[in-house]
Amino acid sequence: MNNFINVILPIPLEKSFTYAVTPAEAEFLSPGMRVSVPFGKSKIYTGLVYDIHNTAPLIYDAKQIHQILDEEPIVTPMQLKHWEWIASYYMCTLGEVMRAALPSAFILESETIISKNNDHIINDEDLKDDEFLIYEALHHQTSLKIQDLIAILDKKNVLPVIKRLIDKNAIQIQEEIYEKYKPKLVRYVKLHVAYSSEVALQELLDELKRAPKQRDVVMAMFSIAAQTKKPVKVSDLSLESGASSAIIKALIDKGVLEEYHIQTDRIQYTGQDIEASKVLNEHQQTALSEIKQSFEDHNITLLHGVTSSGKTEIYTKLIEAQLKLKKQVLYLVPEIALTTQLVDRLQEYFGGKVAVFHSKYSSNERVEVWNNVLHNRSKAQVILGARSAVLLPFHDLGLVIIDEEHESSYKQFDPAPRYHARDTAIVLAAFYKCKTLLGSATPSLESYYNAKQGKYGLVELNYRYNNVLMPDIELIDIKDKHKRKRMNGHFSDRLIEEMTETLKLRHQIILFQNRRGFSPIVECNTCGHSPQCPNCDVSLTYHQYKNQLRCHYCGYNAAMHSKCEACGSAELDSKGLGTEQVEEEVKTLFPDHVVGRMDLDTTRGKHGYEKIITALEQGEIDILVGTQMLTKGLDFRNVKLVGIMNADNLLNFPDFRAHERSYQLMAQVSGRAGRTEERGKVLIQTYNPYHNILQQVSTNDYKKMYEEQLNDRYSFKYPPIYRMIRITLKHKDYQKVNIGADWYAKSLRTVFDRHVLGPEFPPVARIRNQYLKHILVKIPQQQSLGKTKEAIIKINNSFHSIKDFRAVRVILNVDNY
DNA sequence: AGCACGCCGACT
DNA sequence: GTCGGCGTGCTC
Repeated sequence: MNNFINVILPIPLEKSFTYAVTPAEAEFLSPGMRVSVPFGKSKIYTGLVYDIHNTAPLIYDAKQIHQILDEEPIVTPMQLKHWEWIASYYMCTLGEVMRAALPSAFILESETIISKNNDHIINDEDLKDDEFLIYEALHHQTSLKIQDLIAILDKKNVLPVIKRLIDKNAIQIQEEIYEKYKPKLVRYVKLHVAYSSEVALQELLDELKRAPKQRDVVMAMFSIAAQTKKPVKVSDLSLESGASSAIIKALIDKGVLEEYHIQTDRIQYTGQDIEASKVLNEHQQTALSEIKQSFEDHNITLLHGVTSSGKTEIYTKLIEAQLKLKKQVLYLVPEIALTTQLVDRLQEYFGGKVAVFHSKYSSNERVEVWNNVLHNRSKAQVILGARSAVLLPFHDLGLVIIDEEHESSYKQFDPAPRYHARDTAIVLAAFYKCKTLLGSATPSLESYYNAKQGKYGLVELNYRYNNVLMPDIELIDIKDKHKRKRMNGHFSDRLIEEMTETLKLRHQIILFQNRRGFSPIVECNTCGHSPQCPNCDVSLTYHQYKNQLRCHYCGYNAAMHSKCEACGSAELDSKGLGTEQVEEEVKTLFPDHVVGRMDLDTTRGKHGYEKIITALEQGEIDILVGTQMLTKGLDFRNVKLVGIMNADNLLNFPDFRAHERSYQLMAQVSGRAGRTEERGKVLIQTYNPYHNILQQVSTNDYKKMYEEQLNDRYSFKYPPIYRMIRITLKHKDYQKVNIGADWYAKSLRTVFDRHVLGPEFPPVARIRNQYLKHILVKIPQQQSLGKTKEAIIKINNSFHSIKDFRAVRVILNVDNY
């Protein structure tokens, strides 16, 4: 009988690929193992075994696999089931899910290796210049990579040259794959067995009398071994004895010391003893028992706890209970909340049992976390991670916690799978028959709605830790302040007053402005021209610190012009407000205080955030200016005043969730004020202080906001009442996108009629020279999601079978909110 | 998605 | 004349 396997390849293709295997291979393989397979003309890809069977494909000959890469599955059957759900719910391929789930070090690709063909003697005269250069290079080096050829010839397309050389029998090529994951090895040494007896050892020490340094090393080794009673690391030995690596090497060469390696993890917990978790206050205690009660008849419970109410402590108690049952816990937080603050806090309670997983980890580090979770090792019992942590190979999951449940960063937007980590985690929990706890001070409308409908349990926690009062929120009418000339730049007299007062009392201030750069628009006073991005349909933002104009969509940048490009006038004006400008104005207003800025521009790099956060914690910064990064669950003890520079640009955002988002953002930023005994103060500057959302923020009335917004969602048929799928068409040709979108929308309307919105250009209709157009499909509650998706897929297939539209890229985004 | 094959404009 | 641009089609 012939044996075949179906594999998932990390490419966006719907089909599954069948390869032939030997009976022995079929016996050895099981789903979830990796194999390398030839794909296309010459490439070798990494595929994941999906199933093993005996059905030969009908219309083609299956290729043989190249080799088996794993001894045991690295993906669990439960994960494959979860992947299938993701692929089907979010309308993408299993390959795309695989690409997102596996750390890149698991996905090997082949590299073309060029070597000389020694069976043939080639006359140099027979070769052209470029061919000769390569042939010549192969005399010095046995093999070359494509990258080397590009360097030698100094041009990009080297394939024709390779082809000609192969035709002349001068070279041969080979595809090689290599393991990307490199285990970290630590070098250890021990005394050679020959010196284990007292006598032999004494002889050795006598022998080394004339080599005092080496003798010192041997002595140091004994002292370390005696102290730690553990194997001796080379690095420790070198440190203890003060000997250079050359001296140690000499001893190894002599055979006195024996070296060996032990594989270790890159991320090590080196903390001290575990602390007992904190005793909960009465409110937290009540909430905890309510959560437990709610889990009795709800799989999912929403904890609505005001900012600074001590939700983390409650989570800690729940985690503790699961660890006692020897179950894993997944603890999801938004990417930016994953600071050392939270990690340290969890490690205080759970020590080495906490594994952290997020996008700033290197690929090698991720492989280690993956393996630790897969093998249910003790160091991966609590998995604290951002979005992609839901895709880890859990073993025996007992609880899922999703903190800051409302955060939009849980939704993946750009490459598929466009999954929402909260919803994906809820499904994962259902697979493991375990409970999910959602936590937020400002729940998303959809979660609160689900709770109100009885689908989720709901627990409220309305008291701040230590009974600190909710901050006092004051709205400042800057239209009125402008009229009465009470503004100093973008600062009202009230804000300056409060800032002065706060600084006098040596407290800290946070200023929030949701735009980075200096000013988002530069405009000529004479002709009205403003510089635009050449690749995108947006105005360029002025960044003062580099005197640059930059596009926030494609990264394009140019030097700031001193004169208007269009009319030559030197009167350029900047409009709009960015963090840089706020920072500059603060510096002029308060020259004696240290001002910090926290936005994308200042937090680049692995430890970007941490530096700024630490500086604020240690009181090195008095006033911190920043974008929404400031909102994410950071606990700043000494911040007493929060200023929101301009609430209107949040509220006027063209999106159906703009109001919900504004409420969440402002409530979260406000929550940063006054987290210890004293009551904090929040000042919100706005042109429209009577806006409902601002009123609700200032009175802390989440429920009123919820009811009002939900009403709007009813009237305008938006989530959570209706579901949505957004279809985006993308192409560099404006006409193609237009005609394609019209065709697409028309086809959709034949099925969904008035529930199709658009096509419509987004606010930024061109990004990186690609035109975009959106079509929105709204799905009423009683309409089947599955059937809707089937219909869309059908239309999508017809769309792509039209020649003119084939080049138009279509992006399907399920639950694009 | 890559990557090869295949047909038209600007340079050694 | 070639080099290299990207349109089109296929991958077990």
